[in-house]
Amino acid sequence: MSDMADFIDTVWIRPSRGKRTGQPTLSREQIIRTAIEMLDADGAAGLSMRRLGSRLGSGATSLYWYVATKDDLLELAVDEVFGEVYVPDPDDTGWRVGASIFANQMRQMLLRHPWVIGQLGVRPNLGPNAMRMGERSVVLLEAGEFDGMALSHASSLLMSHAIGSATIESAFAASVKRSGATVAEMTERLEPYLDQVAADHPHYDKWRHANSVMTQQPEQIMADNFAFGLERLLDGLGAWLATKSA
Amino acid sequence: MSDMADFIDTVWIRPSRGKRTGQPTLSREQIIRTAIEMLDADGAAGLSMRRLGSRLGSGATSLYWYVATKDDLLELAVDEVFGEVYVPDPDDTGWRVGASIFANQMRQMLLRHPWVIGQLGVRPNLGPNAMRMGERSVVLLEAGEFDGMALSHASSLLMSHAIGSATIESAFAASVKRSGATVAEMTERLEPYLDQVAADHPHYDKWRHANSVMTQQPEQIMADNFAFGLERLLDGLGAWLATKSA
DNA sequence: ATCGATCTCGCACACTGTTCGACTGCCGGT
DNA sequence: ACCGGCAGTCGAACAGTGTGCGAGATCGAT
Repeated sequence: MSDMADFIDTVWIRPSRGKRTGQPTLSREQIIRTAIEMLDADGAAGLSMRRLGSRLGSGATSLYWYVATKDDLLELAVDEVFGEVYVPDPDDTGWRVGASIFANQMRQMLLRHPWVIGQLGVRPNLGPNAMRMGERSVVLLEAGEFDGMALSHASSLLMSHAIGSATIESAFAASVKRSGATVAEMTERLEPYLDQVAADHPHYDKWRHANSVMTQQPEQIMADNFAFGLERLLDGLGAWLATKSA
Repeated sequence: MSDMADFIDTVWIRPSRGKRTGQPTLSREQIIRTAIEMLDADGAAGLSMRRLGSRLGSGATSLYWYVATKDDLLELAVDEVFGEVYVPDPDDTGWRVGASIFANQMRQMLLRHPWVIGQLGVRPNLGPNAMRMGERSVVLLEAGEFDGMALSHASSLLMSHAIGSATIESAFAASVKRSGATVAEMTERLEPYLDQVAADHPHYDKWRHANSVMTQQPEQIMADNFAFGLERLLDGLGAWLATKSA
């Protein structure tokens, strides 16, 4: 078991030290919760052990009693927010509506906690909440008669769409937030640069036209973008099911 | 170095040490190139201005003449690798095959440079290569009769799939790389933990079964996973085009 | 010979994650 | 009542980070 820890470096297989009888002032849960608060507020760069410690009224190094490493803390935080993703029961919704709700839940979670996106590619997510989510998505798609490889491929496709879309959306949102300006101001300031780009790329006008509408309703347009892709993708999955059973 | 010049003052030393030929010893392009090399080798955490400087035979702060900030350097590096993405001309391939090639190119670029994934959500990509890629994908989809919002939605859908899939794949690849073991060894070491998880989640066996095959052919399975999703997605886009024109 | 512009870089600052050993207060056992 | 040990906290210290600043080097042009 401990050699396993040497091979796969992940929090979930290491024993937690936090359980005891008295009343310690800190707890792993509390640390994770406030870490998530700070990550939501300031992004991954805004979380330091010292800041987190003093936010909790403790010395920075006290945290290391509950958490082996900052990386572990991040892994724990990621799994914690995976717990926010609700995956419906196919008996309630059918596979297609359920899959749509699942993908939307995942997207919304990622937009609530944009720092998660930067963590997803770093290591596999084997935490209990991520596992639960994976299983429930499998249950969902089994109801749609997916099986074998297609089952895991379809599940992966839904997550990929949520992750990819949220990544793109979050890139835009982050630049708006960092600029400190409103969306309108930012796109306006970007205008001259885009003019210059458009001069070199004649076909770019169409894409730009679509984007310029974003000045007024960015959230709506991004939601539409996600929904459009999701519908095409579910159509494709449905069509595949149809030809398979034929 | 300069004390050596003081001691042995010969013509033979001076020109060799004096890199001065009217050209500066550093250049933005060179900095970006070696930064990408280091990022590919050690990931985002492995790049520091000091290490990059000494790799280039320069002081760390010399880099700041060419690059305002480390963040800027990362932005430049990201756009540089966007230049590796080849987007076909629809006259050569038709929109569907072209879109498939585009998505595959994007995926392969992201797998070659996994650190890019962690950068994508941080800020929008407005560099020249990213712009060129965006325009060429628009040209591609216009050939398929996409227009207006659907045009940008479809383009975004292709990129989302590549980004999302590459994120998931890269998570797995990163853990293999960090463990230092082979894929077989790693999945084997993971087995007991997954057994424990499967006990709590009855439906998980199916997903696990699919993953266990990964022990032998992980690259192939991940490629299949991407290709399956891409085909479903293109089917969905094709179907949408059909109903639109009807 | 002198002046700017271009370029390089050592030093310093504030900050990071993490280790180590010292410290407290509480527990059960004697 | 004592005491050993343990759960928990923390200050100091180390090696490393990004970057501002200003001093210097080297150049072509005057």
